[in-house]
Amino acid sequence: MHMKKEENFSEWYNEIVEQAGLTDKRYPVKGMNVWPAYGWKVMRHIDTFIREELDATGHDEVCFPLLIPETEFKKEKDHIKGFDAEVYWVTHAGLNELDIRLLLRPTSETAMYPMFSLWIRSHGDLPLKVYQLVNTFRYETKQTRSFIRVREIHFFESHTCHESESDAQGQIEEDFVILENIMKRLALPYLLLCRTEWDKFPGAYYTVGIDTYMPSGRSLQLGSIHHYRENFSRPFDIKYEDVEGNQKYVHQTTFGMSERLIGAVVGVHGDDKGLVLPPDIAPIQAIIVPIIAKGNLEEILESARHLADDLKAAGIRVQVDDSDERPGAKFYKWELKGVPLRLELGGRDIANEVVSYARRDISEKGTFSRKNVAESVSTLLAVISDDMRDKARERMDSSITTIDSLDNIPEKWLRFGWCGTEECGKEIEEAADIKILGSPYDKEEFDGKCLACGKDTNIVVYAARAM
RNA sequence: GGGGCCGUGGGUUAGCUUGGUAUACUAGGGCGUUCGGGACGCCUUGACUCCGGUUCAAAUCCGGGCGGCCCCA
Repeated sequence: MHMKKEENFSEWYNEIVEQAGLTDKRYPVKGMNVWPAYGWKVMRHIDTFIREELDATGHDEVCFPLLIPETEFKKEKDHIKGFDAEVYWVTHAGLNELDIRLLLRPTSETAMYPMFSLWIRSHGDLPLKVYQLVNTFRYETKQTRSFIRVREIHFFESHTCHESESDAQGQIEEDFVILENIMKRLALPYLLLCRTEWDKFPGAYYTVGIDTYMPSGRSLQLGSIHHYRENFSRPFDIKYEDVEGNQKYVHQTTFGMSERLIGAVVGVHGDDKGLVLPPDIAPIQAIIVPIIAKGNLEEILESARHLADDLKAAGIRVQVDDSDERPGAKFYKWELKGVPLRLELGGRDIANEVVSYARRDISEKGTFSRKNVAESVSTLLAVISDDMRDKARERMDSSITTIDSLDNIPEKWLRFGWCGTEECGKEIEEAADIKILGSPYDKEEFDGKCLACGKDTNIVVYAARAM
């Protein structure tokens, strides 16, 4: 590692994601990167947690086609307006030009909803709760960046249909619980902010943004949760017959997140030595480095393998680094790759019946008794996860600065009063070169003045420069 | 959306102004000695972003494409 995170976050980020083996940016299409094995393993752990949480809350996994006909895409007019500029079109098939053009899904509403219309007949079919983990495509015009702004997106999206607005509202509350469980494993702090009218999802009734704090002082949106009301069910004709025999439109919600979660993990937890992975998503949770001295190679390697077996039996993802490098070189390598815990095993350790360890998140070293090492490792991995979460949370909280004037705006997350008009909102965004992320979903008591017009208001919003 | 900078082995780079055999470090492969914080010796593989133009001759000059980076809106 050459770059320092504090000095130049942007270059540090670009270097680390490639050096650590999370991505390979050399693929010859802009914004479409290769997932090498290490990065893909991290993503798959995240996907696994998403599946666990959604399955446990009664969602069914489905998989819809990648291509959407232009005719379906055009049914909801705000939706098209929002995505028109960034869709990829399929205009030809073989040697023929297509009568009806097809597009690569930028998100799957317009792929799923014609089918929902066929699937849903009565209140007995509701709620319908499905999700899929697929790639979506958006032609980003801004500068692309691994995991954070890509053109082929590794995407999770859940879609639900309900009898009433309040049932849909209940789904959104459930989404928050799901989100919290996933974020806990990633040790990521976040805020739930209701997006402004001009920033909500195209076609949504309202949008809750999930934002985290990046060390550069900027905000990163990790996902969003939308309430659609009947905005899509009307154009897509998704109706059900209620108990009285009336035909009614369903109320819908969606919840989506992407590989930006990895971008956030890198940015939030990483340091000048490289990645720091939360234990739950680390492909290797503990790396064993054998310390060989002249003549004892076989003996040391044997104990290292025994140690690995004991840990594996306890469900810990562990690997022995028996490559032909010096121990120091191995230490640097696994620190770069973010392995949460290093275990060293040498002649001294074996003689004392201990295993030496070093934590990745803080520079703490110590020893475990060899006898109940699996238990000690499990416990410590849990402690590391908690400590990482607490540290990240404190950093985000301490960055949030409440301001009451447009003068001397700090490079932080800002909190201030806003009268609620688009006019004032945009004036503030322009004057301060920030983006209003929205007002907290869980209302905060506030009594202040609008930063632009000075009128009394109890609306408080958060704002930052977006990544 | 507007402007600027840059593409040389896998990575980082010298050479480009003034056209003529492409430099170093690192990584990779082999053998040996090593191993509690980036080891060493010997041998070895590997590159001028692409297309077109100018020229006896292009990494170098000109035009365009593709790709990367930065700044402003």
